[in-house]
Amino acid sequence: MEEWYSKNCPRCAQQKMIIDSTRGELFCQHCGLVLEENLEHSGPEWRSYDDTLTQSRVGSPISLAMHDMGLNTVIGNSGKDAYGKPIPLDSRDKIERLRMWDSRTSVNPSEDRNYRQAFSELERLKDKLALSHMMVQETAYVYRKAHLNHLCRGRSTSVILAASLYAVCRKNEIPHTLSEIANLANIDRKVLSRSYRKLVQELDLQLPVADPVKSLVFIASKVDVRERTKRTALNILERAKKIGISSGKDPVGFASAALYISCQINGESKSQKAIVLASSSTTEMTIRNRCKELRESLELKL
DNA sequence: TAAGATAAGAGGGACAT
DNA sequence: ATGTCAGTCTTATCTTA
Repeated sequence: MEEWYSKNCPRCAQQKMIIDSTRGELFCQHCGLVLEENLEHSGPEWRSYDDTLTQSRVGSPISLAMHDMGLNTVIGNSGKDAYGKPIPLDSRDKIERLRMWDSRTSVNPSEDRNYRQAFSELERLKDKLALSHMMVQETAYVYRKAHLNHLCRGRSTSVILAASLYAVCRKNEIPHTLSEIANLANIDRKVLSRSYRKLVQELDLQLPVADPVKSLVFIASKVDVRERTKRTALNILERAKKIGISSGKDPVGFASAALYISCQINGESKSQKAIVLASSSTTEMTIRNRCKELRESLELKL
């Protein structure tokens, strides 16, 4: 998921720039500077692992995000046979009929119509959330799994798809929130949340615990603060983690509070509201509560 | 106008029944 | 399976600097 990038970091001059293709970011592993965001994948999207066929690009890649995984065959209508000779007239209408029936029957109506709908929705979300190819594939995989486990019964396609997407985000530690995805998919947050839990339960998904540091990086990149402020906030989170006051609470809230305090310490005037907006999920109230806890337990001034 | 305080309500997890 | 409980988050409203 991460590749070395032979370039020195413009800030710390260390050769530690890394492309994180899941998140689409180019960043420095040493100092955390993010150089570019929403990168397009620069390498080939798929590879041949067969030695004899290296570099060959035969056919399109198999994609889980296509209703038939991109494995369809089509009876052409060129009117020529395999040797390029014209097909005699009396065979032509026979082939015409074959073609019609082939295209009608090659999709299993109920299942594939469902996949079609789900994956066109996925394409839409991909654009809105700037998802990488990897993420789309994984989401499609989870969705198929959910479908095979009969989790779609009684739930709408877009809900299951959004739940799959959220699960994949969690798995890759990309801090998109439940509400964010619910908004983009035009779904009620409650419904999405329920379906998501069901999905995790039924499919036995192993998901890492959400890390406030990831959220912090995400929020900080939207709020536009100095590097120094980011680092102070990181430091606050580290210390909070050590004391162990972060369990059972919203990690986004913690990250927001750390950033807010850090802004005050470093003399940057960012309102709670601005940070709430950037985080796109917490509220001012939660920030205040976390701030209070952080200040008390870490004995921070201000 | 931003920040703090208070109160009410909702959703979800843990636990017992 | 269902109900209760403590703790958390959210929303609304009011006060303060």
